[in-house]
Amino acid sequence: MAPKAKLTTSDYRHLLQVRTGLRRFLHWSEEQAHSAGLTPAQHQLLLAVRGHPGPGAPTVGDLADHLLIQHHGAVQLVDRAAAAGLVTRRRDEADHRLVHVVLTDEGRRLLESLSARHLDELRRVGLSFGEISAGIDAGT
Amino acid sequence: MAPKAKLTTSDYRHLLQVRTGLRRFLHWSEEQAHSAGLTPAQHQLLLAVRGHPGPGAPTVGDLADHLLIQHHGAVQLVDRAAAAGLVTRRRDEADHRLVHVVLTDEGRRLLESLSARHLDELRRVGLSFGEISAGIDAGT
DNA sequence: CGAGAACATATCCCGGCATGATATATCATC
DNA sequence: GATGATATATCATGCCGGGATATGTTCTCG
Repeated sequence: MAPKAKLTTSDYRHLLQVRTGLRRFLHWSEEQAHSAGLTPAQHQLLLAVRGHPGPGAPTVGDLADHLLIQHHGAVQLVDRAAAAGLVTRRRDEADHRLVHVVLTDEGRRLLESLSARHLDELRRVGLSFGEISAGIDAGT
Repeated sequence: MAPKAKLTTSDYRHLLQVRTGLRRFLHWSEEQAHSAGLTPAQHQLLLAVRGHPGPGAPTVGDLADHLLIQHHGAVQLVDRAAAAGLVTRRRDEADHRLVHVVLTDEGRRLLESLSARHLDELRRVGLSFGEISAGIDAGT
């Protein structure tokens, strides 16, 4: 895959514009999280717990996979979220190695408020995110 | 703006899917940066420098504005990038408060390589990012 | 011209987040 | 019941941003 042609200034401007768009959305989202009293990573954790497909609550490992971080990163994230009263741990009864993560009432309440705002915002910006995730999905 | 209706599980799944798409792209991008020997933030800094509109090189403040971080965050980012030999500082001759940030040859080379890969990847995933940035732009 | 406000950058300290390396506990298999 | 795989946890480290603050430069106004 040799470099096709020299990149032009307009190529760089285009890339920068893409990043600026993403950055603005993510920055807005981070502000929303902070103004709700939690960190952006905690917000993502709550969403990953609540949106987890399948019957039971996700395990720490499930969350690490979904958030694309290492197991021990997820452990610490759950630590901080638990300390903040957003989630609680629950040992699996069948397999004592597993730890399920469940939302507290507080966590559920804050996530609902944040999620409502995010759905509005996504509608507002036109919501072509779905296509993106589909496209990236397909390539994985 | 009262909360319209109770959020359904499918709402949360949708939000999670959006985030997963974004996360995958950003994660892929971070891996590219690391495999090029620089940090994701440094990559963004280089792009912001190279893609900066207008005649002259951007100042530290310009970069902070563009990257949506505080001035002193940008200072440290430039510090680390300069230590890594990616950029150099240049005092403005007219206004001695200003410091312009310019790419080194090494910085230019690495950015070109990364940018080529990113343009390919954006084409591959369908590139509806433009609409997003436009949409978010409009609302600002 | 000189004092003070406004501005741009820089420094110090700290917390959040993620990693690598490692440890501990629990299951699965033979 | 020993061995290896699995899941979670702990420790030390580094990047990245923020708050508070400092220093130097330019602007403004009397």
